[in-house]
Amino acid sequence: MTQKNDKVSTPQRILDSAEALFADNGYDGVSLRMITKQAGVELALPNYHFGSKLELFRHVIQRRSLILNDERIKALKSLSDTAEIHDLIEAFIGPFLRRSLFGGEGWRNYARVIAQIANSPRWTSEIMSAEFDPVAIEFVRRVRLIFPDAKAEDIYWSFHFLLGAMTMTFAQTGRIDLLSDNICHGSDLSAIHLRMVPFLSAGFSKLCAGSVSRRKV
Amino acid sequence: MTQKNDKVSTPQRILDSAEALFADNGYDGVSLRMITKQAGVELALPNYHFGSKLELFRHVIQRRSLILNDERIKALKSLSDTAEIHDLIEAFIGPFLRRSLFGGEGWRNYARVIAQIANSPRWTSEIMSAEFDPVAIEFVRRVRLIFPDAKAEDIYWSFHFLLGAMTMTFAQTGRIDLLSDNICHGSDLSAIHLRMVPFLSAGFSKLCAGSVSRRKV
DNA sequence: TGGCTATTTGAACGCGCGTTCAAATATAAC
DNA sequence: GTTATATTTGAACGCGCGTTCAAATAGCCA
Repeated sequence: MTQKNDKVSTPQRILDSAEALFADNGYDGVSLRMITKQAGVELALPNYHFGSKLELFRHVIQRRSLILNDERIKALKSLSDTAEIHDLIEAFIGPFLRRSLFGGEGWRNYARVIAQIANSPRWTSEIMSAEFDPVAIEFVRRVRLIFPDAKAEDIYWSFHFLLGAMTMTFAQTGRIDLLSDNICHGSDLSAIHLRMVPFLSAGFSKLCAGSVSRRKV
Repeated sequence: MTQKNDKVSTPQRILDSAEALFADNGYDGVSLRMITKQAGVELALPNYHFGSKLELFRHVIQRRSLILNDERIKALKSLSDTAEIHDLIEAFIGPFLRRSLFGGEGWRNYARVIAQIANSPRWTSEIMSAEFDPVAIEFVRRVRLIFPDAKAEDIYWSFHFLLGAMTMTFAQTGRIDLLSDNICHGSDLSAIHLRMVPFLSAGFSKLCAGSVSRRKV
């Protein structure tokens, strides 16, 4: 139960608590009673300020996705015409990574919520596509400029693999800590940054610059 | 509500319905009443046969992970000493992909359940690590033989990116269908197979054969 | 066939859920 | 300071949840 801090408005306190709890337990694993208890507010207030539990959830997502997508679009737009795939991936992943790294607990929780809904068919169209497809489309457009001969399918699938690697990494489940016997730490975002961009760049180059589609399975 | 088929035992009918519903809605999004209604059995039967909802969930996972891990271990063990990273990744991903492709609706639903729990901190240790770490450790050991000079961290992180790309792809959320305007289909597993192994192989080679750790960020 | 165990049935238990509402209180405008 | 509006309070609503249990039935071996 968080200390009540009057510097923060009631809607914000509700959003913060909801975000943290959704990150740990998913949408259906959290009740309004858990959220209001943690936020130190009355049970009726989420419905008063947001209308329903579902709309509260949407506000939790939108609050940061608006900021994030704005930064991504700006990073993509500011790339020069000679940008390579490495720069493109950096522009897409970088803002998310930096926010998770320096943006405090809220951004870290947000990333973990995104990881869960990105892998759940329930939220695909109404949240994931609605929030993130515009910037994804811009990203794909830029990839096409770098690999003009690439097939559209190869680009889309590469992007899909990027999404999977990115979201699971940001989910911070602690799996890699367990698996590696604490050699690696899911919270070490600079170690991630160091590796994720080169890994994915190599994959894109292989698929979009090569002739994978003509290979034999 | 599925047609009651007496060829299939009650526990199996419960497992099948539970699997399908968990795939769509996650653990907390499904009730025993939904499961028993779909299975065409009485409400009390899941508790009679499995003890509790949680143990039913664990049975849903274990039923197929035992088969899958057995196939993976066999595929890894049968690799020659001259196997390349491409073969190794194929041995790890192949069994899962083939089951999803030819194994019917049950295996497809299972993959979607795995994708959700793999990205949820709640199930990390008690299910994901418990079920899948042994084969992951064997995979990592084989990667080390191929890239003897690679740092352990680079191998573990590469594996983590592989996991993310694989699980989200198998989650079949329909996101790529929407994004690509139906150029790509999440259910087209042969298109996936064609691309995922080369993409990930390139990433592994870049990270584990190169000198990424000494790069500047 | 008779007796024993395994399974199924149908109902009930207490509990926590999302939501609603009238009353109380705080806030802001004049 | 009064009035109008915005917010908070505390309680209640019906409903669906996981689980339990005694009674009924089915299956099986002597």
